[in-house]
Parts: sequence; structure tokens; C-alpha cells
Amino acid sequence: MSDEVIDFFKAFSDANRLKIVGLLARQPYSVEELAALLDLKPSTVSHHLAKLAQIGLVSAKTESYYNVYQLDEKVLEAKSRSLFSQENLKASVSEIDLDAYDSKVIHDYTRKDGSLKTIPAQRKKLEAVLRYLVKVFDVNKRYSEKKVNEILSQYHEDTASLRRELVGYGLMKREGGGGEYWRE
Amino acid sequence: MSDEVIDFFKAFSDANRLKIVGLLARQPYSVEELAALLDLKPSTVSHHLAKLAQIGLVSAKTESYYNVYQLDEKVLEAKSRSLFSQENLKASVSEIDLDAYDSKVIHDYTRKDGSLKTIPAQRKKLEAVLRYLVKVFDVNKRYSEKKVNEILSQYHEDTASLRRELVGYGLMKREGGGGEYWRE
DNA sequence: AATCTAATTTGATATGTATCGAATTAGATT
DNA sequence: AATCTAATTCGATACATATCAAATTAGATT
Repeated sequence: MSDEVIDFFKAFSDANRLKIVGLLARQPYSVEELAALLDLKPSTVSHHLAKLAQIGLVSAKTESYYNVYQLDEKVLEAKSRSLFSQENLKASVSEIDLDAYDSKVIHDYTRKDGSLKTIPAQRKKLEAVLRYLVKVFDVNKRYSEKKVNEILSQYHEDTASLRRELVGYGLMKREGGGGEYWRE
Repeated sequence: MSDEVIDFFKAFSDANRLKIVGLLARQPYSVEELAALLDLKPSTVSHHLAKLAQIGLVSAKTESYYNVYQLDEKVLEAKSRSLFSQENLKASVSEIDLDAYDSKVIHDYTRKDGSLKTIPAQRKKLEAVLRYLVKVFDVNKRYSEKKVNEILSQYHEDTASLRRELVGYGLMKREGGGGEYWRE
């Protein structure tokens, strides 16, 4: 899943691994050669190559004494095109509960019976509470102003404010003349 | 230079930062909202956003109480195309001394006067030594076998082996009949 | 002006990781 | 078979960083 993507980004998040990829893009090298070129110990290079091999970016073929590593350019090309794609971005969001913020606000502002402790003064929290309140109205059904107040009074005494904000934020519509309200 | 590239990869090397980018690709969010969606503390989210802002990927606009962050999709697109480009790979290699391996081998196998302690048995080291030796011959100049031996004898007594390997690895050419050698 | 709120900064902690040296392994050369 | 070599693995260390709590800051609301 997402771990693969992260491993790939991590593989490129180190200066020496970037250099290794750059070198192998020109020609294959043994561990010992890379160590000399990068001024690192072979054990360190081996460690880096293991990470690059884990994501399938490089592979080794033994050649007498040497382990000669080569870059798989196909993998590099494929990944470079897909890493920032819409699918990857969507995938990273897919596991998130997009209602978590509303849930937290509702939890903070309501009592056990669901009624409001106070009406939030902050815009984003008020919005969350209004999105919560509007659900008690059936879609497309017409309500008189009196009926709206009656329903809202279960949540807070200041029904006028709640009603006004619901309309103000576009969550409910109101017909100018007859004083009818509905949720679209 | 390369540090910018690394910072960019590092920015994507964390699951929560990936999620933030994914969320902001859909719509802007405040720090508090992101904290609730990711189940993190606001201070942690602020820390992540600072890193994303440092590479120019997100920016904030204050909106009454809130700092609402938004994704700069232009930057995302531009970077996603350039990060794995040939130029970046070349840039990572540009600061590397490509002769470092040969230099190390020469250092290990020669005395202060430049002569060889031994002839390396390992292929890659032998190649490095031969690349070092061949430089004493002028390009395109013709040498008799006797002259070649005379020159090589300054480096090692086994001139026949050196001469044979120089030809075997293609570093010097030999004309079949007259026994003449040259470097192309 | 006083108060409140979200965001940031700072300090502390725990985890992750790049590096090296030493020991081990795999494999080729003699 | 014995020896040599490059690579890998293991253990230790130092540095980086993700996270949170507490303190501070910036800014709006009352």
C-alpha cells in the first residue's frame, strides 16, 4: 500500500543513495567501486544497495569476486510517473475518516442527549454544528418557520440564531414570501 | 542544489505528510481540522506544514482565527516531472570524482617511485592498473615490442604479462605481422 | 482594554537511520 | 583442500526526526 510509496521516497531521501542511482544510471558498478567513488566503507554501501534493491530499483549479478549492481531503468521510469499521480494522492486519503473534524466538534459541543451546550462562535465549528443539525430535516420537505423553531428548540433555546445561520450558510433554503424552509 | 531535491523527497517520506498533501489536494484545511482528521496534535501538524511550506508546496492564508493551508498544485506538478529527470541524476553525480576508484587502486599497488608492487590478480584492479600504465604511451605512436618492454620494465619485471594484458583489455593495439604496438 | 482562540515555538522523549568496525559468509583462485 | 577476496551481516554509536505537552505568540472577538 502506502508503505511502498514511502519506502520509495525514503530511498531517494539520502544524498549518497541519490549518487548511487546517478552512478548506476551511467554504468554498473561493484560495491567496492561505489565505496571508493563515494568515500564510504563497503558495509555502508551494501546497506544502501539493500534498500535500493528492496524497492526493486537495483539488482546484483555476481561476477567472479564481485557483486556488480545495475539500475533497473524500467522501474525508475514507471515509478517516477506514478508516484505523484492522482491515484496515489487519493490512496493516501482513502484511509482517513473525513468526518473526524465534525465528529470532534459535535462531541465537544453536545450533551449526552444531543442538545447543544452553546452555539460555537468560531466559523468552522459553527459550520460543523450546522451540518449536524441540518440532518434532522428531511430533504425537499417544506417546513413552516414555526415547525423549524420547534425542531431546533430540542437543541438550543436560541432557535432564531440557529435558523438564521442555517440559511446563511446555505444549508437550508427559504422562500421569501410565505416563510417556508426546506433542505435541498 | 541537491539539498533541495532531498528536502523534497523527505517531505514525502512520511505517512502523515503524504495524507496532508492528499487532503489539501481536495480542499484547503486549517491546522485544527487537519489535526482532527489525522488524529494528531496541532503542534505536530504545524511542524509537518512548516516542512511542506519550506519547499513551497503549501502556503497559509489567515482567515479570522484560522490559518488555512492550501496546496500549490503548480509546484507539485513541476516537481513531479523534474525530480527523476536526467538533469537531476547528472547533478547528483557531478560532484563525484569518477577516478577515485582507479586512484585508490593505484595508490595501493604502487611504490613511491610509481613502480608496481605486484600485478593485481583481480580483474577490476588489474583494469585500473592497466589504465594507469597505458598513459605513458603516446597516442597513435608506433612502438616496437622491444621498446614496449623497455618502458614497462620501469613498472614491473613481468613485462610480457603487462604487455599481453594491455592488448587483451583493448587498451593497446597490435599489428599481427611486424610486432608493432600503439595506443589509439 | 480585556479576553479568548488557533497557531507556533520550545523542550523532552522515543524511534529511526547513516555510518563504521568487526565478524561472518559466499565464492573464486591457487 | 587451503587460501584469498569481496560482500554481507551484526553491534555500537551518533545524528536526525516524529510526536507530544507546555509556554508563547498573533490576532480576533467582546
